[in-house]
Amino acid sequence: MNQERTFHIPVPAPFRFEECLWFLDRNYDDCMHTIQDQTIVKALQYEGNMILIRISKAPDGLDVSLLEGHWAPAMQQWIEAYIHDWFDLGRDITPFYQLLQKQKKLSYMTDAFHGLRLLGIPDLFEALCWSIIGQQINLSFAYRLKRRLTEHYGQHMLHNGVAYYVFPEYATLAGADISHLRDMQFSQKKAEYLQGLAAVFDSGDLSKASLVTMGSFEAQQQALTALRGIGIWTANYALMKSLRVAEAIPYGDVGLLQGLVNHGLIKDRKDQAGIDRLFHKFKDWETYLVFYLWRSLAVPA
DNA sequence: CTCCAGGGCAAAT
DNA sequence: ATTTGCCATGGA
Repeated sequence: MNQERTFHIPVPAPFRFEECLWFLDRNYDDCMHTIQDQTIVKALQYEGNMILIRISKAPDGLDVSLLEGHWAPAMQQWIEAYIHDWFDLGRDITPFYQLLQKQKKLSYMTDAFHGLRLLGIPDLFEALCWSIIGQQINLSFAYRLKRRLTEHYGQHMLHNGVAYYVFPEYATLAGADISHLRDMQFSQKKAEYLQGLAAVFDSGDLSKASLVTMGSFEAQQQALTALRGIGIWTANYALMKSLRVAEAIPYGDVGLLQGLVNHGLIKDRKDQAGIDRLFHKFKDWETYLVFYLWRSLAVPA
């Protein structure tokens, strides 16, 4: 083992480590990170090599330690950029809180969920795969499917005898056997969607960079929904989590609808006009509202 | 047993 | 143009 390196990342207020930790540790068996003693342990790929980091709460920010992997001069900056993206640290969310304060039924959130950041999925391929996996099935089963996929096709590194994985690369999944995915209990359709998506990434026809270049939300959404297995919900979920497009509302999301009904914000799940009216008031902060409504589902009614 | 989960697609009205 | 059946599994 190499010498452990630690560095500090400052965070902008409002930020609360425990609220972010809630999202990352919701009783689901997520194989993309582990929570140990109120710290986050996650494997990453830096220039093709596996590294393992630990993120913990520190005064005025976060402390990040390199647990495994060879330290490189530019690595700290790279990790810092990754965490900035993941935790959405480059954003001033006080305008969102001002909008929440204007809504009688939502104003409690600025205290109750104070400092919660929209936790993202920086890698677009992973975000899309995850949103396809999560279609229509309960989350615990979805996490189980993701774990099987990752533990078979993803790279890992050992730390104290425990394996830590990164999500499979598209080049690997492009060559995956449909029948093998079926054995992992993916439906025939989802197996085809995942492999097809991996092939599109592998061909170079789609990348996060190319999508960013498109600029307009409509063009990005159109490019994604043109692919098999990606509808409005999946496209917007990925744009929300990876490209952080504020207006990429995952329409039809059952959790979102439940949150809206719970707060008495819409008459019923088909009240599209009510949904549009509410989100219009949260211009530029639509997906933050979605995320906070998801957060509210974990609070006993 | 039935219903439905962080939907999407294709076939049938 | 809009609705319906289907997928896969498991928890409620």
